Amino acid sequence: MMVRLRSASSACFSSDAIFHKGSLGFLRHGTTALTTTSSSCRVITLLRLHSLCQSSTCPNPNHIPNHHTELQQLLNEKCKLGFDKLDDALVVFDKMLRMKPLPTVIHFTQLLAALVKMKHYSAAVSVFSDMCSFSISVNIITYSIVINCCCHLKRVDYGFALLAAIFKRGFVPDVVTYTTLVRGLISQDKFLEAELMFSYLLQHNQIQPDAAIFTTIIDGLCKIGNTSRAMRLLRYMEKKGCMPSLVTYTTIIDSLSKDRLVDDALGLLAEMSDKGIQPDVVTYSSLIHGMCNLNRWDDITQLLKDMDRHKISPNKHTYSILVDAHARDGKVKDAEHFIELMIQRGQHPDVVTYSALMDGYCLRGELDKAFAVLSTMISKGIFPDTQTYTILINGYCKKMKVDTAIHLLEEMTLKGLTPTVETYNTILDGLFRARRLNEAHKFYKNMLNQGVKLNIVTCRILLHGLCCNGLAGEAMSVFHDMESCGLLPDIHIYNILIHGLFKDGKVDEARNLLHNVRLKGLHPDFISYNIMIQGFCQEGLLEEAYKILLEMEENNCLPNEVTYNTLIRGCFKNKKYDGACVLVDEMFAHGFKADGSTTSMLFDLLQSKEQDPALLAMKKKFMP
DNA sequence: GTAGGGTTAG
Repeated sequence: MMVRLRSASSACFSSDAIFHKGSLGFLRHGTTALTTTSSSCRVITLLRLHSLCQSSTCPNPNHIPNHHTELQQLLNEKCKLGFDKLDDALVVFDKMLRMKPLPTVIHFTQLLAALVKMKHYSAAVSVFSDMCSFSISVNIITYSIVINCCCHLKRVDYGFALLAAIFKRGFVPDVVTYTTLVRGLISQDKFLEAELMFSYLLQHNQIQPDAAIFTTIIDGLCKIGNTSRAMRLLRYMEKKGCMPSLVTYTTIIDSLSKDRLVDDALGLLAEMSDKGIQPDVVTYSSLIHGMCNLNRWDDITQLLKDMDRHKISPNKHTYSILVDAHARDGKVKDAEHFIELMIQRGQHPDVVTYSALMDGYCLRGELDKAFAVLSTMISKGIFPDTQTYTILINGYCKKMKVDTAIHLLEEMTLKGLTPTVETYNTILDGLFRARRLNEAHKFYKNMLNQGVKLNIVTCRILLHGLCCNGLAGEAMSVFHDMESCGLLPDIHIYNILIHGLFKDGKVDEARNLLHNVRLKGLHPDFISYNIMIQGFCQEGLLEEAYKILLEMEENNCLPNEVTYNTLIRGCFKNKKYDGACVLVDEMFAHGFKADGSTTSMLFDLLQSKEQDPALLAMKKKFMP
């Protein structure tokens, strides 16, 4: 029955190639003992050693079943809840291998399911690999579980290799197997491939699509930012007689909420309720999250009341969303209150909850309190992660305390946390803001040496840092280097450079760059236009500033409050009071207001003794 | 009868 995978000849598409010829790289992350495995027997030995070395206490004897019935009972429970420790699961596996007769494929598969529940994906793959070497028969469910593990380990390619093995052995993949692979592709940002695969399967009647596979594609559409297509697919599945589930609705509600379309999300909530599908804590958490982003506090209160009425308790996620929203809005006391409340209600705050609170203190510049949150976390046995440190590092950088930030970077590294490009970017930005140019330069070089994968934000920080320090010329040469390295600059990058060039009085170069933006097929945004207007006003080139205003209107990029204020201040500065009057009227007509600096300039002018007729006319207008 | 896939937070 069992075909030994070892004998498979087509190396690149066989499980053999995956598990026995040294492609075990991805297994190393989870199970540290499995580093140089070359044969399955060694895996088992190492697993045993691993469990002996790792457990400080002996595994609970209750977890080591002696009979099949005992095993069955244990696995029925563990496949749903997971084992307490990885070692407990491995000891059970070891025991199972020595039972006579061997437990059935169902039991082994339940053990794999338990490992998945515990998120020990690489351990599950090793166990599967050992099952194969011990000639334990596996079936399509076992394969689907292992494919799922590969996908979680970001090795969807191995997932497909297993699909090939499934075909080779004459098994028939089902809709679950395919859903797993489709999800794997999506999680690797390969939505197009996922969609192609899905439509192929439909066209060739390979699967009877169910709500889960539709939801997976809908989720993919949402993740690429195409919520409207997701919505259309929801309608399509209904038309095809496949009833959308709670998860389908929740996926779209979440995406609409993220797109700030919370009212549409509420509409969908009403629709699902009408159809008898009751929302759950995830649905409500998504909606609350959307409302938080819009500071619609009354709606949040209403949603919490609705949850209470429907006997749906907020969970860790819901509370973390609330803590984050309040903290970001500066309401750290309310954030603290929610943490107390969740503890009272038996929901334990975790690293995400505390990091959100810490971020709130950082935003208020209360670094001592932010640091105290770090201590609280640690005292509660919650370990700060890379993101926690990055938030704190950002807090110190914004306060110009770059040395402390660098110290924290070292501390996190010592704790075995790997800083991300975001962490490095934060410090690079901090050094530039503190005008420590030489160190910024060194730090950047260090990032390159360390092999940090730079992103577009790094480029923005670098160019912004140079421009802000009067080095627009150098920024331009760095920019040209980046372009020749194949980096595709976005409008944000151009805005930074145009601003920098104006700041250094390089008006022609700024004009040229805006011209390049258009040549590249990029569209100048509000910020580009506002920068140009500000630049021309500064140089006394009011005519050109006006031209930009017209161009904005032509390009359907309607001037906003900042545009008008900038232009009005430009008029004031250049004593074009009649022009200013026209613009002020126009601005009010659009419902915009004069901002702080415009108002104070206007106030100064009204106080002045200047006798310009246009200024006198303007005075009359504002002080009749 | 007993095992697998789809949704949420910094």
